[in-house]
Amino acid sequence: MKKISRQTAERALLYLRTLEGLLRDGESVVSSRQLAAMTGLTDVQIRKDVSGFGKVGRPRIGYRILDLKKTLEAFVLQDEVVHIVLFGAGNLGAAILRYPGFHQDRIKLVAAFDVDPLKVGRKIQGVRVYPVREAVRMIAKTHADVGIIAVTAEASQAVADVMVLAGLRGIVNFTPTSIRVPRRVSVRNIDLSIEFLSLFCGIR
Amino acid sequence: MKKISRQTAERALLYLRTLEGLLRDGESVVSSRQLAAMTGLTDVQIRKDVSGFGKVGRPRIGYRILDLKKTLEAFVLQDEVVHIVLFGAGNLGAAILRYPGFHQDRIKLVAAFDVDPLKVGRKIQGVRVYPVREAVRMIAKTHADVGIIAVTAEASQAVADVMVLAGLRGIVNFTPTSIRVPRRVSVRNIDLSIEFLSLFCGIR
DNA sequence: TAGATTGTTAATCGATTAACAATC
DNA sequence: TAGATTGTTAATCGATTAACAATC
Repeated sequence: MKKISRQTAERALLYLRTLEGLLRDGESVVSSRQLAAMTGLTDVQIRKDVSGFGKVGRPRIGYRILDLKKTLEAFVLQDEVVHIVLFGAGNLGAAILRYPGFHQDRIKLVAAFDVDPLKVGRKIQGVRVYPVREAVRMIAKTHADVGIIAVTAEASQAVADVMVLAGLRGIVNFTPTSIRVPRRVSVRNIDLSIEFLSLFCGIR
Repeated sequence: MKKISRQTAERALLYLRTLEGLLRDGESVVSSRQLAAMTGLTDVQIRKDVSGFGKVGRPRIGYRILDLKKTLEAFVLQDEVVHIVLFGAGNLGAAILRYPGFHQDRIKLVAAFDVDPLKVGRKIQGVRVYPVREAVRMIAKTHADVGIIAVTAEASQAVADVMVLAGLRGIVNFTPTSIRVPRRVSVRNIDLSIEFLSLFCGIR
């Protein structure tokens, strides 16, 4: 199967999001032209991307939304269900748990962890908060693949170490710090202030 | 002044973050090699980026951290102070207000807005929450440049319209929706679930 | 001086765009 | 059929990497 660059993956996910909106509006077919207008990309870019995933469109008609959605999902998530755990049930953690995009069939938030005894035992969006010391056991039990770090910057490395110990394959780090992990673990760093400030390279 | 790509801007901000950490540790000089190890990039990439901002390094010695920091800040933020307003004081909004990176000298969060009467009047991280109907007036009064959308997906377009009306030049949209604004307004869309899922293109 | 490090110019690589053929 | 739309191949563009010269 063809390798897919992060740029392409991000666009594929944007297409998916847009397709879901169209389905909610009762649409069943869409052209690359329409998709381009809705995403702010070009129709050529969309056809190029989509053709990389398989021949799914019909000349003269466009793409059947359900078909395209299925093709994209298969490619991006390889038809697997991803089990996620969250470290840190503060504001950021709660925002992540409540974020609409995290409530899809293919993504399952199975547990959250926090050091604050006041938070332990609570449920946020149906996800229970456990003490951090139960993390390794719970990760094994739930067969989680990926973990999210949404704790304070100071605690990020310690949490990362726990995640590695528990055998997670991927980490998404929302703290503005660089964490060190073995090569076999994929890391995606998301620094909100960097994402934010990068707006300014386009502002003037 | 040279144009700067978003990739370069994001790396520059990563360098800044790393330099600030080094300063806290009491360091005063750093080489591209060390910076590379800490950021996970290559030394060549760093020298290439930095040389685009000006001749600031010393062969054989490296970069004086304070000099490099000043040069980067000048380039990324053009020595201006940015005034920001936030729409939506829920979990995500609160997380943004509390995010360490948003408390730098060059970024000033001047006001937050929410429709919830329970949130109006409160202060989060020293920033007062106002009712949305006061947004246009407050934005004019505070000379805000940029706004953050951290409301529900359903309300995003309405909030964007208010922001455009108030004359903001830039919008950072944290909702998983595409907003429509006039060409003159810069928009940066940050969909946390897309950022998150894009990890999977690297995971296997 | 010798050696280490920056800075720059050229080469490579990859992603986007353009042109056009295929197809319903 | 004619026209619209997809899909592919080639051209362009930009970003990264490599090679090396400059410098303290």
